[in-house]
Amino acid sequence: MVLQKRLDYGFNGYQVPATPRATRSARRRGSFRKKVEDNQMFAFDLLATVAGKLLLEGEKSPDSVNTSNGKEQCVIAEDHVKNEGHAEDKPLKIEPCDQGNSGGSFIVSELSSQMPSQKYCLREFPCPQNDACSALASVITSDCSEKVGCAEKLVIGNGKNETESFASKVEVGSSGFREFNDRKLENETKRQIKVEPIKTGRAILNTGAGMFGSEDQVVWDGKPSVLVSSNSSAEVPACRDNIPCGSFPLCRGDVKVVSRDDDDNSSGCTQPSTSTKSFRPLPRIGDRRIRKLLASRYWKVTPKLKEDGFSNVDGEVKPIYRNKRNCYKRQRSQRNYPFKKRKLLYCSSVSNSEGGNGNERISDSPQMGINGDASGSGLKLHGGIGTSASVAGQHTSFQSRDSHVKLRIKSFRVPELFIEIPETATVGSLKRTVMEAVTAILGGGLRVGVLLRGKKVRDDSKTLQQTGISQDDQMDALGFTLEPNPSQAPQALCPGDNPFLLPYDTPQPLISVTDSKALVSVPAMSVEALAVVPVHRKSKRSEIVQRRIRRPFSVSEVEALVQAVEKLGTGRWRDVKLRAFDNAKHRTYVDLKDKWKTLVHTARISPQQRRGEPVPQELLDRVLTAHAYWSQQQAKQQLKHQSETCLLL
DNA sequence: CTTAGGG
DNA sequence: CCCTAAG
Repeated sequence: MVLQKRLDYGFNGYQVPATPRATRSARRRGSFRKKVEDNQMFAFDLLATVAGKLLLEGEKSPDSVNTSNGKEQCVIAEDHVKNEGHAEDKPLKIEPCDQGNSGGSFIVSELSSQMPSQKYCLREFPCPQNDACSALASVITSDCSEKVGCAEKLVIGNGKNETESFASKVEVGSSGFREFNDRKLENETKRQIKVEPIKTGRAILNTGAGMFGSEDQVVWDGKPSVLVSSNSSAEVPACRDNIPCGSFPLCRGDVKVVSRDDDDNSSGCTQPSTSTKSFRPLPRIGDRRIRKLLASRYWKVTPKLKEDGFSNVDGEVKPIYRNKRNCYKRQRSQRNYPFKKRKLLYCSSVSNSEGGNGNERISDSPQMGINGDASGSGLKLHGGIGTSASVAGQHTSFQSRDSHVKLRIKSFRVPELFIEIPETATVGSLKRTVMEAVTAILGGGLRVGVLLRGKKVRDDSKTLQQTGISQDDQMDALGFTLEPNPSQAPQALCPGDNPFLLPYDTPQPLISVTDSKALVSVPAMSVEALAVVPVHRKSKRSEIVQRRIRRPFSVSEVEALVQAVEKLGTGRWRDVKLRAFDNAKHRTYVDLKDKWKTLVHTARISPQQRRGEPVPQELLDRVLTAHAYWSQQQAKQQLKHQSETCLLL
């Protein structure tokens, strides 16, 4: 059941078993049905739906810090075995934890050709499947501002060890995953006060507003770094729960891949043993990424706004920085990443293997309708696609309801993972790192592709009906793929000179689990094909970045901005940032500048034309006033400059 | 990295 | 918000 691919750096890849989930909350699907019930279900919707589901899954964190019941849990097994040299040819896999009969654990284990795989059972995931909110709340332990926290942690397994563990169904999530707003997340986020940063050597406790975290020191023995990469892909469990989509804010944002010895110990910061290591900057591609990650991992939530003016505009988390400069640098680097990747990614999509074999097969599943009621798990596409009843005849007892297409995605393969970790890192941290990498990539950097008879269905506007996806003879040929999201291409994605580079678009074959319930056999090619993936791919797509989520400025933020600009002027955004938004790490000076720009614009248009949360007229007036004033100042300055220049000449 | 602007 | 050109 584990696919072991040959990786450039030794790891063979990760396979994540399907994760059956309870379907209790299915009845509250709410918004999820909205999209799929449209008779004109577009292929696009299907894609989005699937993607949305994946993202939703990504919000449940295995190593969440706070659980709904208030208990802290550490998810990934702790084993401080060091120097095991696992960077060499040791496949990693993620699988359901055998002992996990309580539903919620899985194992990350290392495989060695010689040694029996060592398995480490992860402790139960603290996220009750039926408690979306609490699950979410417990997830966000870092970088709330970017809302990546959740995204970077995905519950990969929820393994109730049932026979159908690997044949889970897909309950498609809302296609409009972008709609899951941050509002909720935001709220939840603010309650997270768990992640305590550790400074090299000593723990720093944060308490309440005004307290800052330490620098983003990582806790590894910072010796040589080992770049680990799963060149090809990992399989992701099929999504399958019925959690109401609406209750899951979507986590978007940059993907972060980082490993930290103690960050899984909810109380880790107070553990000296884990805080004695220091982080050494990593050289390679993942470097910035990791730094970014690190930086973001230690945001601390401050319950209330700071008193001193603007420095805590949004009362958000603040890391301890050795100095502001550094802080800023990190921020910058974060921002830089995305666009670079995008550029690259652009090239990557040039060639797509059209002839790919449906790696990811979908099939109607006998179990689909098992639950009988509307809450039954399984993907339900209420799309008026007539023929589902007999879809894939080979499959039995398919219960079709009018014209709905029922699909079951057995699993997905995650494209590729890059992990960079010091040699001296512990196995435990390696595991966590892998876990985070997996969750991160699932959290946002992927898009879903649809294959029909091995061919990509590119036209998102076509309906399932039009594309023939709904026809039973086609069901068999339907497949899904996870591909790097074009809008967030990884760095150096485009070698540009390698005609043989496999397109990331290339469908990644589904890993066939030997589950008896597998309705569709997986093409045997997958493993081999993956192994052939050109090495170039490897170093090129470790990080997938997501466009930052939109975060409207609150009135208080606007006020802070206005006040700062009134004082500093319109040309010193960095200072403005430092002055008024130093603690709002998600607000870059560019953001502030942009906001000011829009504020000025807003102030000039009629109130009727304004959108979003209304900004008090008083503030807008101040905006205009300040803008006028500083514009004038600027003009004066220029004149002055010019005259001086003239004088010199 | 910052600014300044266009997109 | 993103992306860039400039400085």
